[in-house]
Amino acid sequence: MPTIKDVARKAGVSVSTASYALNNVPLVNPETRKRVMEVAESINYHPNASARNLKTKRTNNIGVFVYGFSGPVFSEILEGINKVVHARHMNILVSSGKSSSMMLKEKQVDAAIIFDSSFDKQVIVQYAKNSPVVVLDTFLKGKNIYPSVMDNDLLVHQLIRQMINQGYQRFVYVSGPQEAFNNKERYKGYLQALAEAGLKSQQYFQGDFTTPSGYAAGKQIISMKTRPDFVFCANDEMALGVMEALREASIGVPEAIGVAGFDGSYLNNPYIRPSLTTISIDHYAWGQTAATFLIDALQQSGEVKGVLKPIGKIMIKESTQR
Amino acid sequence: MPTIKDVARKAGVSVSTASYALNNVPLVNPETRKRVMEVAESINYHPNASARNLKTKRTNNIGVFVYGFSGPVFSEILEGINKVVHARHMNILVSSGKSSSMMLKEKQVDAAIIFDSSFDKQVIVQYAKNSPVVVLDTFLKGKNIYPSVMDNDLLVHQLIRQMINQGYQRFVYVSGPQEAFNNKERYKGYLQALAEAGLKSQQYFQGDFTTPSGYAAGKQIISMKTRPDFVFCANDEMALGVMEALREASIGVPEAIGVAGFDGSYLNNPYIRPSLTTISIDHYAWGQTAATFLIDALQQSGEVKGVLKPIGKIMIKESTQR
DNA sequence: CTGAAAGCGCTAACAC
DNA sequence: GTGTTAGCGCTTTCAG
Repeated sequence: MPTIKDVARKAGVSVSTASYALNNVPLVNPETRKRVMEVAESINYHPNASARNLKTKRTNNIGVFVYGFSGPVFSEILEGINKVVHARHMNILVSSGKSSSMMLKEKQVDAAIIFDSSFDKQVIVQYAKNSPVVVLDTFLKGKNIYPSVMDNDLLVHQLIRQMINQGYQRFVYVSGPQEAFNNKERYKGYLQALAEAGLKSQQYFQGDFTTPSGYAAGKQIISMKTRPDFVFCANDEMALGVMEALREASIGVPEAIGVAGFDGSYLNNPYIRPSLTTISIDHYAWGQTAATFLIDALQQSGEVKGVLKPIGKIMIKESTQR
Repeated sequence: MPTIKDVARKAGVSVSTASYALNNVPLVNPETRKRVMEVAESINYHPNASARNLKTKRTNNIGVFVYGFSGPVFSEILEGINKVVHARHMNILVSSGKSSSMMLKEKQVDAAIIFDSSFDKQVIVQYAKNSPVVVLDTFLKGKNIYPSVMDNDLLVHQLIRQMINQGYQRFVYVSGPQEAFNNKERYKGYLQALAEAGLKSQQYFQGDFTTPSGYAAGKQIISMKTRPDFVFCANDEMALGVMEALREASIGVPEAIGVAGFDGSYLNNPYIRPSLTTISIDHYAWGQTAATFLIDALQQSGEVKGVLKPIGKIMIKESTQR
């Protein structure tokens, strides 16, 4: 691997001049620069990132740490982040699991977006002492920490109230992972809306945000002595599972039971029938907002303006037509 | 940020001893090590990755470079890779777009898995002079380059032949991006199977592997003067779009038209009706295989055994019952 | 405009 | 077992 020394030698200049030329520092003579560039090109020179990062104390990398790589929500957010990060001439670096903590601690990234409620809070707080962090869908306080949280409870609250007004009365909840922040908030909104109407939740089914877990919940719902007339699912994937279980049992949706989800993942997917009532989040925009905010924070390294909250919109579809 | 010097000073030892202790080099006195570790812990010391990488010329990072972050195929492969990489105590680092090339050139990763047929081949070949690279679903020759390609053409060939035997006669093809390697191979297999049976492809519809593009193709198919009785789609997502378009026009699948896809992405998703005939690839296993192979190559830095080809399996489902 | 040289934080000979 | 030290490849003062 050629180093900057090789470039300097072959171009007949010192390393510092080579460095200036390579980095487009204006004070170098255009002819010299040209020569250096040509040599670099010819020997296929590329700066060593580790050396540069060590010296400059910056990596130009934005870390994105996620819980897993599956699901439409994750994909859309990531695409949004990716777009902005590239436009700002930085690199995106996605990781998952415990490598993520390592990368933060060892400073492989200049700033981070964390979308993983299981991520060690201590590590985040520590890292954020020196670098900005945007935390998606988790509340966390601290210097340089910017949580971006949607109104989970409020949105669910509104949806449920609307459903009550439509005449639904016997509600059950299909839950995401118990610890998940957004799941807890959604459950809270659900319970509160019912309470305000003098209703009680008939049952709580434990799921994990996947379609199969929704399907399993659906099976249980079918076997209930008194079936509910409305199933609220903490996300859309589980709602699909529930609907499938009901279909197999020939229980009509929405005639017999209304079903709703959260996220809006399938709004554009016409093959979902009946179309699913949901709370739609523009995840792509969310990713863009988060990344823009983060990079602004990094570059101004001071106060950042703008609100970071993703907007949710209730979308009433066929699955709750009553 | 504390450095190893700080640790050494506070522990009353030299930096080399501190380094040995922190890296579990056996020849250091257990008591000394303990003291060093405690100091490190107490001041929240973490080694600087850039410095370590610069010195050791290794990063412990496996790069995974993808075309985009969307879709089930991508997710599953990534989960498979992630599992193996973690088990082998390395870090996974996913990136997309032109950052990817940069990361390769600047040596931010020790080895790479590339799943992006638009990736600059030159860059790969250059990088692979010193580090192993596994290329998914693209043929590429060169030192240290290990392509992992499924039998796209053969599998499609078999499926189409089977469909011909079932009595289908008027075939159309819904294509992925024209340049995509796997798409081209699949088309080749499709054409050949038809040719061998003395049949001709009635039409070729340009798509891009997304459901909406399949839907658009479906609309066109409906308006054909002589409709096909079989639609082969280069992947499952497009097949869903086609089926939806047909459903909206009340054209029965499989009664009037058979539909098949590729990937097996929806085999476990019961809400797809009719269930889709497809060529199933175990992407999770594929990711695992690729990662295992790559890390072996990296560590033995020599010959690596084992076959790297993902296995495909034809799955006849409801969408082609004739 | 260009060069000499210090030093980022770490590892690994080598010497004791 | 532990300490001294060179040096990884680069940027950036500081001199000239």
